Amino acid sequence: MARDWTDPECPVARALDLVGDRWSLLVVRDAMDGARSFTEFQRRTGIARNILTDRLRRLTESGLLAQRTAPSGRRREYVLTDAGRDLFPVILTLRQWGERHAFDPGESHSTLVDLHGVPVPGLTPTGADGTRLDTDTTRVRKVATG
Amino acid sequence: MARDWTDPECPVARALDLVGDRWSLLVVRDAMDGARSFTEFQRRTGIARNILTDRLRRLTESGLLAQRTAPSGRRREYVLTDAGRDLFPVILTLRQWGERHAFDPGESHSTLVDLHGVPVPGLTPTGADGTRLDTDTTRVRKVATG
DNA sequence: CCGAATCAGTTGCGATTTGAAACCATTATG
DNA sequence: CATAATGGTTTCAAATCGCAACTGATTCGG
Repeated sequence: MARDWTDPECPVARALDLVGDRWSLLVVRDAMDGARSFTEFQRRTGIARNILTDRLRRLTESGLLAQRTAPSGRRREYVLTDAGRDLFPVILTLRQWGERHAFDPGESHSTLVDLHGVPVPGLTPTGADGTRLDTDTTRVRKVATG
Repeated sequence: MARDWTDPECPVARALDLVGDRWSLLVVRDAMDGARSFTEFQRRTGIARNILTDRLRRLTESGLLAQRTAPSGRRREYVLTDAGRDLFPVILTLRQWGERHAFDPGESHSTLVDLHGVPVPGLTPTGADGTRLDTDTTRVRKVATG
């Protein structure tokens, strides 16, 4: 179907072409938190039903979700694919940024914890030699133009 | 100004309310890569000019960008704030996901490298005890309802 | 100093997307 | 069997987007 990428050689731009809208990543968030059915996604996100239909279809076409028959019965359900589950670090870093910069001190928010209930520590970019990386210590190497 | 959050207690949702659209994170990406001026952002992203105006204003109002007078002369320029620079891990994980899942094998893409030209290694979520974390080994703890 | 180019937007307008609500066919449930 | 819940689709108005033209400064070349 020859997708029409915004910026074909930038992985960030391609990722955003697939999930860079207001709702897609919230759907993925809820899928990670156990949502499986149309109604459950709708209830959790509050998204309009026609838009939800569209997003579920798109995410399925892009290979982030798959539809399979539920184990119990005849209903169908949406489950994350490996590619969808691979968005975990993206959701996690968004969460961490949100906690730090989108809440006033004192405001409470939900927290991501491991199976023992211990809050998940922050994710810090580090280089091969263990040094911390940021905007000032990295740069984008453009692909060679054929 | 009493923002009207999609899902007030979820940091992921708040983050997406601020940068969860097709263009904002591309603007941040280019700011991280050295873009400062309106025209430069427009040239790199290909975004429509009126939309760019809106995004720059929004990002500035949200405290991710700041406008300051350029060191050389009288023009004004946009620079990332600390909050904006803190999106680095988000952009990085998006880039990594894109590299893995939005390119066919053999397709070439730009790469993030450190100052020695060495590609930045992948970012892996780990718990306090060093174990790898993913969707199955974490869960969201909702905030206590008043 | 003058004209041309560049910069940083703004305006107008048609096309697309979104959101709210109503509707509908198909399972479940009491 | 009646009723409710599920998983959508349809309709329609409102908001957003994208393109292109226009404006008003600033800067550059000669």
